[in-house]
Amino acid sequence: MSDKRTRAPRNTLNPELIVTTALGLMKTEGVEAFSLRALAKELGVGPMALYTYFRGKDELIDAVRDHLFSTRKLSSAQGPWQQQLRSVATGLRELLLEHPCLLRILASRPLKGPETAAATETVVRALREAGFSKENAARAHTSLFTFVLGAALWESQMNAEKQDPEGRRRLRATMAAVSEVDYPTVVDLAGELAATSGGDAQFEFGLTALIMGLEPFAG
Amino acid sequence: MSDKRTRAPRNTLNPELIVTTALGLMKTEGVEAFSLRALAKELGVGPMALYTYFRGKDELIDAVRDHLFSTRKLSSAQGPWQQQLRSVATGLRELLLEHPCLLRILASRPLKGPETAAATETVVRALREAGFSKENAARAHTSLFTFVLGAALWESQMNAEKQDPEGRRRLRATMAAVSEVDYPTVVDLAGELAATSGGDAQFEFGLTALIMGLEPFAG
DNA sequence: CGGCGTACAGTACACCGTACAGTAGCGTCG
DNA sequence: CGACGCTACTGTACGGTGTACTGTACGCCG
Repeated sequence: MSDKRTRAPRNTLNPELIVTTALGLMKTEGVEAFSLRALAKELGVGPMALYTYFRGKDELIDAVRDHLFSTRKLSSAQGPWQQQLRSVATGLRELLLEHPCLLRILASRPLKGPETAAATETVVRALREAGFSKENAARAHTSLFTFVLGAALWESQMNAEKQDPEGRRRLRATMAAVSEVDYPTVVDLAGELAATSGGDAQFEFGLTALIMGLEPFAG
Repeated sequence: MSDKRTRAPRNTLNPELIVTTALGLMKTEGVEAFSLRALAKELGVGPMALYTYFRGKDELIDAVRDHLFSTRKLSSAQGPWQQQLRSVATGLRELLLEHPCLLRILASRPLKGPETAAATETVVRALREAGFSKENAARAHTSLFTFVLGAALWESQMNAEKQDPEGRRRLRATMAAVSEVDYPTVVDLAGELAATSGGDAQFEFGLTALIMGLEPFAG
């Protein structure tokens, strides 16, 4: 098109389109590589056009986070309280692993909005109905949430590291660098430690332990 | 440091000085604000001077991480295995909370080096001596580590948010935005949830639960 | 004392987020 | 139907980033 006298029509941009495009870009390029300029180019507009809908990059990223939380219902749980906790925790982990960028977002900024209120409600209500005191219910909820966050964060990083050959080489080098004299048990368990750095079974193990440890607090 | 005057550096620049200065800058300005140019200015040199000691920013940050891990001994634990796990976990949490930048570093890149081998050795040996199978010992270790990571990450973010008045306002606004009709339990526990978002007691609660949940796996 | 390797300085480039000012398409109204 | 104003967009610019490449002078060794 040699003549580009017309600029982009006025209607082509809206918050939802921006957010979903941003999300796509984050998935393909990685969160750290994501930039407003790249997003604008992808949308066929100038970088400043985005400022009509978001005050800046931070607000856009918050919107992406909220969007991701809104895509999955984490609160449909039933059965005994242990099973409800499992269900919510598993759902949250799946969401986080499916969208590593969400993990990075959560790790870099506090969770401001009430996006997770539904999940929190499910967990906390189950705990209260199981006889947990108010305080213990709150503590148990926070423990569960932070456990899932940490586990997913670690798992995601390990997955990323295992993907490219360079990362695999580095992992192997790390393992080889551990002195057998100083750390015999670590060396002995090297295989197990590497194997359990991620995966459903690892998560299930920790989740089960945590929930079992919560049981004495039920009334 | 009488290192035998082998070859005195041309000026007062060396890796250790760079790393500690970088760490100081991260603590005062925040990790995200940290830049090579600011570090160079602080050291009174040009930005490029740093490249004679580190290949780039990433390598420097890795060095900061390694330095931080080397400053604290996490492995001096004794007593029953539960207590040893508590000791290592508590030490790690303290280290992470004392240096929020370390938390951000861990959250943004995989743990490559064997810096934590000593802590891992302590945990894994205690578990093995308690009768854990190889696989379960590895799983328990990973669960413990990721729990501490997630808890410290969350706690650190909440602390940061609570520090400036703007953050406190946002937290209160978030709580107020939760619908009492949809999420009655959350609203009922609002005070407890806010109070338990961090602090030693919250961490102890989760840690105790996790370790108790691990006990059935002891032989 | 002369030469040389290297620890620094300087410049430059591509990219970033975003402040500010200008312009043109669209809805609205006379 | 024509004109106007709002506002969604564009363009330009500024100060910042990491870092590649090139230049320079210091301090050690022969």
